[in-house]
Parts: sequence; structure tokens; C-alpha cells
Amino acid sequence: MGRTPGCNTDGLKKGAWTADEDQKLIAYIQEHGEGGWRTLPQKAGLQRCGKSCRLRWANYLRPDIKRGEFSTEEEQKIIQLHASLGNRWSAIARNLPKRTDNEIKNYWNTHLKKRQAEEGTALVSRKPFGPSSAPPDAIHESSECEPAQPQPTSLRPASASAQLLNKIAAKLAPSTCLETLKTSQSLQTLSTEADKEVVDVHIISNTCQSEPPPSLAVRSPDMPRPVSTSARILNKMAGRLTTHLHCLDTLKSILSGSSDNHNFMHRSPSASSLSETASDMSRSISTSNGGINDQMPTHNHLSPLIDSFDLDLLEDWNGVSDCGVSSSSLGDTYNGWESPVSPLNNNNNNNNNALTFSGCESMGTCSGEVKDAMTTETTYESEMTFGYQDASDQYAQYFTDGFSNFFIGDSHVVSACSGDSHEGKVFEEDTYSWNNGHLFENYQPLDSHIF
DNA sequence: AACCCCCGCAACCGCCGCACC
DNA sequence: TGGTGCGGCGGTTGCGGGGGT
Repeated sequence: MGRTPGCNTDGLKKGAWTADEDQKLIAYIQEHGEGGWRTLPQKAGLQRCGKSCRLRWANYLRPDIKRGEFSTEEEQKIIQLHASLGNRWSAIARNLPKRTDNEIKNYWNTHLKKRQAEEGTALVSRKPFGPSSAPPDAIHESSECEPAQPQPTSLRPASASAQLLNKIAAKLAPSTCLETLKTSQSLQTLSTEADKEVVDVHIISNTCQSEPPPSLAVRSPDMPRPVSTSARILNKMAGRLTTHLHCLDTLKSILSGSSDNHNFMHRSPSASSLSETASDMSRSISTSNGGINDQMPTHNHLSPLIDSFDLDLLEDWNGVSDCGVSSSSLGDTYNGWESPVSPLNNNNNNNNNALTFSGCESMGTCSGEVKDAMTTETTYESEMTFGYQDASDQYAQYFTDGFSNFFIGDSHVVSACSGDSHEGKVFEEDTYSWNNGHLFENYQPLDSHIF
């Protein structure tokens, strides 16, 4: 099996490895360890190039390689990780112990991709993700990765959170990050009203569960509606903002003063409203946090924040969970790992301006410049690899714009639409009634917030 | 039994990033 | 700062096996 030994340049052998060659390679590495691939062949008495030796070892001979059929759990994990990470096989492999990137890649190409494509054909129609048009091939590509979804039987209002996410998506387009978002989530087109393009974003699988979802493909009607990704994202934003109480009050005041009916979700905020909101927020934060941000920015924060949005950060953020974007709560578990106590609740934590990944979210690499979410001040620069074991790493995120598209109440839930759920609670059609004064009256606020 | 075709997968290829000088 | 070497990664190739006719 394998390629033909078609080239013997420099006397180097190519093609399938013999048992004798394998033994030589194993013996050498057992004695000298891995590395030094360039000189290894000569030292080991192999007529191979170093690259070939490394590949043979990494993909086949390594003792900690698990071969054979993929379990259902492994399949699901590959699907989920691929939705988040794309074809980053090495990154996927790092989350599948004893499986090599090559094996996963092959398995995807020969099994899962085909299956995904078949299931993807069940999607009858779909709007592009966000106002910006993605390339047609990109859309097609994403459909290959998307599981089939039952189409909504009737149009329902797009959630406010989805509108915000649309803005984020538009900002990211046509970056690879957007592609990541597209492939990581199932898109349901929910409204085609003439004067607005809205796309609600929902994940199919629940997130941060102790057990992987049974299937990404089909959700039976009697299963609870999955947690809205958009709501989760916005939850995080709200959780971030709850550290700035004045800011919350300002927002609440602004928002409540400009909304008087149940259609608040459909209204787009005026630019001036957003600007005022941002300014008020920055003032509030500046004056209420005891010098966290000594330098008060004099401009509207929103644009520069968005401009400085680190795409890699979001991409990595997508990649850190099993479904792309998610949140975790205290005690949530994923693959046996449990979220630790939130550093946000830790009085000794001085870095109040940083958001914190915890528990199941912490898996991946965040690199580049990390800035404060509200002031754009750089809090630190470096690459940090955070794994489960580094669950308390600080991690700043930027989510701005569209503030009046989500709603901040006493709880951390900032937006909900019919069927949205949070902490296992599914919102009914009208639970977000604005005029009630309590945004989510059926919602039980969290005691603490974990980012 | 012979032939054909499709598929799985090991291995190769080319590119990229990083380290070093 | 640019050049070079090396390791790593993702895409692609094509042999060999198995199933169908």
C-alpha cells in the first residue's frame, strides 16, 4: 500500500516501509529519542530521508498510537472540532489522544466529509451569514460541514443576540474566522422581512456538557431546544459588563427609555444612540472602577474596538469549545474537566478588565496582542497556550457594537428569543417582554458568573 | 474465475513558520 | 534584515484490497 517508490534520488528509498526498516527506526528512537530527523536516517542505517522517518514514526510506529475503528465518541468529537477548527488536523488530533492528524484527516475525508455532505443537502435554503456576502464556494464549503437541520416550520423573530452576532460576522467577513463561525454553527434563516436581513444562529449540540451530544445531525422534536450560541456569546459579554455596574445602569436606562413594545428586538439602534451608549459606558467604567483605567479615552470606543478585534482571538475562541462558541458555568464539565471557580469572583484577582476562560473553554492558543475590552489598552502581549490545566488564564475578548440589541437586566442573560435557553431554561415566546421591567422574569439569575 | 471499479490509507509533496546566524 | 535549515502541517497521490458484475 502507499505510494510507489518512484524516486531513488541520492540513493534514498521511497514508498512503503518494510518491517526491517521499521525495526531500525524504532530501535534508534528508543535509544536516542525523537528529533534530529535530518541525521537520523544515516545514524539508524536507513536509506530514507529524515522527513520520511519522522512521518513513519509519527503516523505509524509511535507506541502511543491507537489504531483501528473510530468510536462514536471520537467521531462526534472530530465533527465538533472540525466545525470549530476547520482542517487544522494537528489541532484536532491534540484533542483526540492516541490519534494522529493523518489518521483523522483520512477518516474525515473518507467517512465524515461524505456523510456531512449528504446530510448537508437536506438544507433547503440558507442566507449568507451576515450582511456581507461570503464567496459562493465558501458557502458551499460550509454546507459540507453542516449537519442537517429541521427547517423551522414558521418564521420567528430573529433573536437580538443573533442580530448582534450578525454584526460581528459582518465585521469579520471575509476572514477565515467567519468561515470558522459558519462551519461551526448551523444557520437557520428565520426572517426575510423586507427591511432587514437577520440570521439567527443556533448551535445544534449543547455545549460544555459532561457527555457529548448524541448526534449533531438530527434533533428529535421532543428534545430540548439547544442552547442558543448567540445567547451564550452575549451572556459572556453581559458577564463582562456586570463588573461595571454604572455601565449597566446606563445601558439599562438608555435602552428602557427608547423601547416601548415587544418589537424592540427588531429595531436597529441609531448610530447616535450607540455612540452615546459607548460614551456613557466608558465614563461609567472610568469613574466606577477605582482607577482601573486611568486614561479616559475621548472617542467612541466602538469603532476602534472593532477595528482592533483580533480575528485570531475569536477564531481560537471558537476552537476552544466543542461546538465552536460556548460558555461554561461553575461546575460545568466537559470530558471530565470541571470548570473551576471563576476568577471574576475572586477578590484577589486584580485583573478585572480581563475576561477569563475557565474549565471546558480553556483549550487552545491565544496569541498576539490582548487588549482591554473597554479601553483598548493593552493589558498584555504574549502568546499563551491555555489548556484545561490552565483554566484560570486570563483572556480578553472584544465584543462591541450593537449594545442596544441585547439587554441587560439583573440577570446575566442579555437576550433571549423564543426557544432560546440558558442554564437549561428555555425561554417561552414572550418571556422577554420589555415592558415588564424584568427582562426575563422567568429566568433565575445566576449566583455567579463564569466566563 | 476474471475483470473492473471504487475506496481506504500510507506516504509523498510543497509550503510555512520558527530558530539560528 | 535577509538567508538558510529544519520541523511541522495540510493537501494530494496512487497502490492494493475488496466488492460488484
